[in-house]
Amino acid sequence: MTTATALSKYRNFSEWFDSLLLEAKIVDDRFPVKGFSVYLENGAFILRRVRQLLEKELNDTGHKEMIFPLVTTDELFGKEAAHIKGFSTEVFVIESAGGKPVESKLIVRPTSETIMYPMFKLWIRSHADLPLLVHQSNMVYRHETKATRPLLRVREIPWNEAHTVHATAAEAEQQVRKAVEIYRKVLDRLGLAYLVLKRPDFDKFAGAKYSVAFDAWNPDGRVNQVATVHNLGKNFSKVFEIEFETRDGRRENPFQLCYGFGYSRVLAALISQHGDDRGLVLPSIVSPVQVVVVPIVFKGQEESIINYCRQLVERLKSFSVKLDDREDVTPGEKFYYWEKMGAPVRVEVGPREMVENKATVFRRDTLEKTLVSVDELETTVANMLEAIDRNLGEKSWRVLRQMIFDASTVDDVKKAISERRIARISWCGSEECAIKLKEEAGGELRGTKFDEVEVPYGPCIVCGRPASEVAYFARAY
RNA sequence: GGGGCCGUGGUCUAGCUUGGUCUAAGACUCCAGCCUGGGGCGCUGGCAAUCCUGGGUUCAAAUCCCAGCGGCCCCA
Repeated sequence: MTTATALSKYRNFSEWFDSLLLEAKIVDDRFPVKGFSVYLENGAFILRRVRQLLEKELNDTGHKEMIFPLVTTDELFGKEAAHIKGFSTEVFVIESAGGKPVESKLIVRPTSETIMYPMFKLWIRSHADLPLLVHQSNMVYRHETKATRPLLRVREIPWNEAHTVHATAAEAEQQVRKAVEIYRKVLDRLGLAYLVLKRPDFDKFAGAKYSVAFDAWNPDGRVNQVATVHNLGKNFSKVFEIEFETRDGRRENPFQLCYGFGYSRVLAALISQHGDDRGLVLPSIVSPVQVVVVPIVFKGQEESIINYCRQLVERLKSFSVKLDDREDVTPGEKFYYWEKMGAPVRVEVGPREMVENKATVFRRDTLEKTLVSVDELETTVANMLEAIDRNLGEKSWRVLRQMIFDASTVDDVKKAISERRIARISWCGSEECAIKLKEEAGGELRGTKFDEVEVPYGPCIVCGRPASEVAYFARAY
């Protein structure tokens, strides 16, 4: 049988990823509806931890958590022209109920602008009601026409969407920076590496003025869009007739933002960026088990070893610790098992450690073992968890930097894409060149760095005219 | 959107070209037990498949044909 641990994440990403999902109890994709999958215990656990991290940041920065309905109406959905155009091909529609056609069709949310904004219209009356910051974690539904992939391209999408309303354009602009900072903080805490890119104008969110996106790297060279921030300007407030009274008594449409953070794609990034050929490698903050204690028992002294382990577990109770005292499984098999599950730290204890009052500590990311005395155990583990988290982040950013290839010609880009890398190019900014490049090299123009100014190092690599920007080009999920 | 490949116990695969010997084979997993125990050990026995679904061809279909559903790959 081909197990994830027999596959290489860089050479066989798809197979490695898919088999690990099931073996490490992340998701079971065998549910018979395309694009809908079951989140198993570890997947659900990690999703919840990621969600907690994000929601804390949102709540701490003044966002109010609310719960909005799953459906909207045809009429509301159709209000913003670009928005409906962008989503109409992939919405689920409820057309019957109780065996009869419904009197008016219901649109299942592909995102909640058209559900929230009619309410914003009711809630907002004066400048004193602004800014309004709302968020909710939910599932949204998009009938993907492309091939679905577990976690990465699904039709039922677990995410958090935040929506904000502001009195001035400047304040809205400020909020874009704040949202980027919030997402950055959460992704950094998870040790993930990503590019923050301003999407080209032809690839912005349906109904936005402009869009900023977080593209995380993937071992197969594709980028994984884990989060987006959209500045909507007044596009939606005008059509949803959201108005507020200014201090001097005028009535104006406010400025709006929406931003989303994809939990399942972040989970995918955690698995694929940190994982190795033995299985998951999890940052301590999302790991269901942070420390696993494996007793190495010999016939006749089972009880004393297990008792010794229980003492160690007691010392480690400030962590999420698990004693694997299964009797019919050999220690070696337990080692492989917990490595696959991504437990950051393992404590091995047999007669050798017991007589010396020590314990062997193993760290998942570097596979190193250290022998420590019981007194130092708790501190050692605490330091090790910290070191692992730091190392995962550093490693991940190193990979991303190596993945980026400075391309000076279209052939360079072609080469980069075929080598599963991300190309960095000088670009004139025109859509024609982006399309031409896509046709010739096979990836997509993902955008330009949002948070730093990069100076083109030559003319546009496609048309040869002066370049105004440095853009990133890659295949995408 | 276009093209190609595929669907056999929980998993992976053989069988399909040339229909009958398939009452569907093997490995892994799982269950019962024994043995073992510092990296997946071994042994004995057992459970488990309307051969994706529906229709067609035929004396006879896992095998051939059509449609649907599901999955994978390449191109746009």
